[in-house]
Amino acid sequence: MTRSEENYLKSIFHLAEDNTSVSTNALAKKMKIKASSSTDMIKKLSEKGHVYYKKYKGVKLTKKGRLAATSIVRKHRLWEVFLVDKLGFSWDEVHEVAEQLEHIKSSKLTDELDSFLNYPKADPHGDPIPDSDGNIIDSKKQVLANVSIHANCICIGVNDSSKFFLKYLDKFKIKLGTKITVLSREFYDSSMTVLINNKKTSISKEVSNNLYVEII
Amino acid sequence: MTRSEENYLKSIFHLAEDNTSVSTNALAKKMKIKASSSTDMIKKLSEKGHVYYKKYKGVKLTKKGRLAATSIVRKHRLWEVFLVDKLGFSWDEVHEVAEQLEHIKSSKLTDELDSFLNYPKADPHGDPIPDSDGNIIDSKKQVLANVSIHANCICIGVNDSSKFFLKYLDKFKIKLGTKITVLSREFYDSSMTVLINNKKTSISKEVSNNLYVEII
DNA sequence: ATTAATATTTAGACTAGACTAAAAATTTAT
DNA sequence: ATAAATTTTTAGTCTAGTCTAAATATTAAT
Repeated sequence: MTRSEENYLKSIFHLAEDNTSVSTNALAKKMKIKASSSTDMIKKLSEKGHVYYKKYKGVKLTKKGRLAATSIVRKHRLWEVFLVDKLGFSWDEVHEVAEQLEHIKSSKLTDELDSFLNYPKADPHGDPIPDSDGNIIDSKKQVLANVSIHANCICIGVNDSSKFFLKYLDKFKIKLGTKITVLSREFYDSSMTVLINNKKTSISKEVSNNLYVEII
Repeated sequence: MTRSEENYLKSIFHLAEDNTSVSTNALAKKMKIKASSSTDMIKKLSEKGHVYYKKYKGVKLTKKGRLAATSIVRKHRLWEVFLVDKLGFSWDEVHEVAEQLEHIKSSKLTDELDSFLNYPKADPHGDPIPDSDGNIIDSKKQVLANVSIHANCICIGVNDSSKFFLKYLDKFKIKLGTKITVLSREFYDSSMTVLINNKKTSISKEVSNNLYVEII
């Protein structure tokens, strides 16, 4: 698959994650090319079995095409996490670089990166990271420990409802609906520095593993 | 610069690191293309000021071309270190992936990666990593602390010649000429596990920073 | 110093992926 | 229900980077 083909599949996917039909024109607009160019490529992708295509009726991803698309998205979002968590990029600097990195072909690389990053569930913008089978679990609800640096989230539940844990939360004024901004994470002990009620607080692994949040 | 142009510059560089003249044919052979193709591209690179070219007389990198080439090589080798040290690739698996990663365009990425990897001096094969100005210090001699995982090296000197340090070396039967294989490195305290005289030994940061070795 | 062998360049062709302009189909508006 | 507006497709062109085949230079061998 060429880089261009990959970009088409990715764009089709983003225009219709629900797998509805995408028009030639919408695709061209999204990709900033002319409609005639997208018609050409759509034909090619159709012949290769990546999309269903009926003249004048728009285009849809096949199973094969969707898997290819989610693979690109998976790589894009994993690299974004890498750039932010490991290299200190800010969330607004990562897109352009991730657009390049998403085309690197090596499933070993992708899987090892996933593991190295500790299987993140979402990228720094809160968008869910597809698994290697193309499944996307936008669970919304996730454990604070898995949230990427710089993400804003809201406390929506706990995993441990023991008296001890809830007392701890009380003491730090964390309750349902409390906004939490993740500032940084320590490699050594997986503790995090977070912003709660405009105060910097350090949170241990034990705590962040038991706090459910939703990214906003 | 296109990916293809980058590959030409890289190949010219590898064929003549000493910046002697490279023939059209040698270049074509190295890149597994036809000589006519390399002639074409050489002309293009010449017009862009990346190479000096005289018909029938071969090609040489200009200052600009050499900087472009070393930048690719720098990225290639940094990514190799990343793959081996951080993602657990073995040294023979990295080349193909690094061939792709070397074309990612972002100087911030390259420099942050360099920092993240702790400014390695050589890639997992022992080849030196150019700095961002294109300087290549193949010092051969380097501190054990900077050696990549899986590298084989030979002790060639010390940085600290205090009685205490030399006694330590004695105790662990490390002397000039002793072969050392780096097995792993701990993130936490920068200690290393190495193979010395076929025995696994743990070596602290203090020690590895004061031991000069040569990669073999 | 000619000729033979080899290396290099030129000329012309092909493909991928873009484009423009025009034709055809579909959708919208009266 | 027909005309007008819009969308989509087709046909033909362009560039980058490759190729083959033929022409030209250079180098090596007698």
